[in-house]
Order: sequence, then structure tokens, then C-alpha cells
Amino acid sequence: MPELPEVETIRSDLEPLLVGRTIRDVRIHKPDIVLPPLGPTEFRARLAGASIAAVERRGKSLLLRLDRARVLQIQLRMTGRFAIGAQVRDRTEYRHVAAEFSLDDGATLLYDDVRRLGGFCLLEAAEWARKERALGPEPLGSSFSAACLRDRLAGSRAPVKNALLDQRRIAGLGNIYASEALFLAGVDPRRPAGELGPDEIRRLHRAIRRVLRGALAAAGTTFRDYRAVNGRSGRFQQFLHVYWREGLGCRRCGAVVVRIVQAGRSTFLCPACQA
DNA sequence: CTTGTACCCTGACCGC
DNA sequence: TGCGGTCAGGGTACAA
Repeated sequence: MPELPEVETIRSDLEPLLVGRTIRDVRIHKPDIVLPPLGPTEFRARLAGASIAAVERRGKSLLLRLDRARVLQIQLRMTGRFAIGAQVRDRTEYRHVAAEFSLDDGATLLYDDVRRLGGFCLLEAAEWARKERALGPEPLGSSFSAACLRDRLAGSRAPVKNALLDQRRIAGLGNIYASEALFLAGVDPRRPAGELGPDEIRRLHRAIRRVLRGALAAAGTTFRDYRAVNGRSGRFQQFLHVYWREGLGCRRCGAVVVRIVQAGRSTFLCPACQA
């Protein structure tokens, strides 16, 4: 579910609450959210007593840096969300609690996930480092230049929208921001990724950074399931140009926004602005 | 190597 | 009110 701006919002919400804390216990209510290599029993045993040194993000993954060179990788996928502290008592909002962390300051951290597509993966730091190498660059990082984008898309005959969703090429874009970035860049999502010209690459590079920064400043996009910690909504939905605006007028030129399906997922575009 | 498809899971919504 | 079909900010396994 959440893309880079949403995961980053959750990260910054959690950071002050978790850094320096020790995990007393983890109760797993839905065993299928514990991902290999560990099973739920081993997962719980290894996490008890672990202290949290840092809360990080890489692509769409949330990372808890633990003591003894361990990393807890958390993928929220479509419907994962966190709640902590007093909010936790409102169980009507959290009817699908998959895991419950008790912390040394008495707080309880809930992980709720209706569809249970998300998951927790406890790894040695070295193992995580190896896994992490498969991910593309951070689009808001200093190494992500237009030349970098060009190189990441080079040789791909896939539609540029699909290439942008491929986390091995760039890490953090999802269905909303891929559509939005292509709109801002004035690029047709069906164009083969490797055939974009230098000017299109430049515009797309700027557009990706612009849309992600904007969404970050607005604490993400809530149109359905996404919530930051404790149910907080994002505000970027009011700034979307094409996503979920099928049949409405393009905010820039007035032409009708259309929806197409690429790789089984909706893409929204303005046929006039993205010719 | 790359690309497309099926699948994981539940709930909301729409048309009948 | 119920039922079936479709779709949802994701990612992986597998086939071609």
C-alpha cells in the first residue's frame, strides 16, 4: 500500500517513540505475517529483549535497527498500519491486529493488517545488506540524478510506468506516484522505458522528485486504506492530478482523464498532456 | 537476462 | 438482503 512518502511518514512518526526502547515481548496473532527465514516461535524468542537503535526506511520497507547487528524489515504492502499508546484502546479501528509489541516504557505497539499481505522479516545486518543491494536507488537521495534515471531505464522495452514500479530499478515508487510523476513530466506511460529521450528523462527525473517531496510534505495520500501512525490521514489526495480522476477534467488542460490497465494495475493519464 | 501472469488476503462497492 | 464479480498505495514465484 504505502509508497515512499507514506512509509517515510510512518518512519518519522515511530522514530521518537521507538529509538532507545527495548522490546519486552511480541505476540503474534496472525502467524503468516512472520516471513522466512524465521517461524513465529523463533521470531518471538529472538525479538524478546532486543533494543531498538534506529528506525530507518529503504524504498517501501521500514527497518528497525536492533542490537547484536540485527535488522527487522517491515513491509506494509497494501493494508499494514501501526498504532501505539492511548490510541491502541480503540479496537474498532484495529480489528485485524497481527502483532502486538510490548515495550519497556509500558507502551504497546500494534501492527494491524486486514489483508495480511505485509510482513516482518528478522535478519542479520549482513543478510539485510545483501538483500538491500537488489533495490534501486532512493529517488530522493543525492545519487539519483537524471543520468542515473536514464541508466536505470536503459535497455528496458517495458512501458515506462511498469519500469517505474520495478523496485530493482528505483526503490519507493508505487502506483499513485508513478502515474502522477508521468503526468507532471508529460510522458505517456505506455512509452517503452528505454526509448525516452534526454529531455523526457530530465522532466521525469524532476517530476519524480517533485511529486515525492510534495507528498512527503503532505504526510502522504489517503484515499482508502493508508493511515500514518495512530490513524492519521495524509493530505496529498487533494493535490493529485490524474490518479483516481478517471472521467474528470485534467487540472492543467481540461481534457478528460482516462484510466488504462498496465501489468494488471490501473494507470491514469491525461491523453492531451501526455501525448 | 526481461516481461507477463497468477496469486497471496479481506473488504468495499456495484449491478442484478 | 444477498450474491457474484471486480478492484484496491505491493511483491513474489514461476512460465514464456
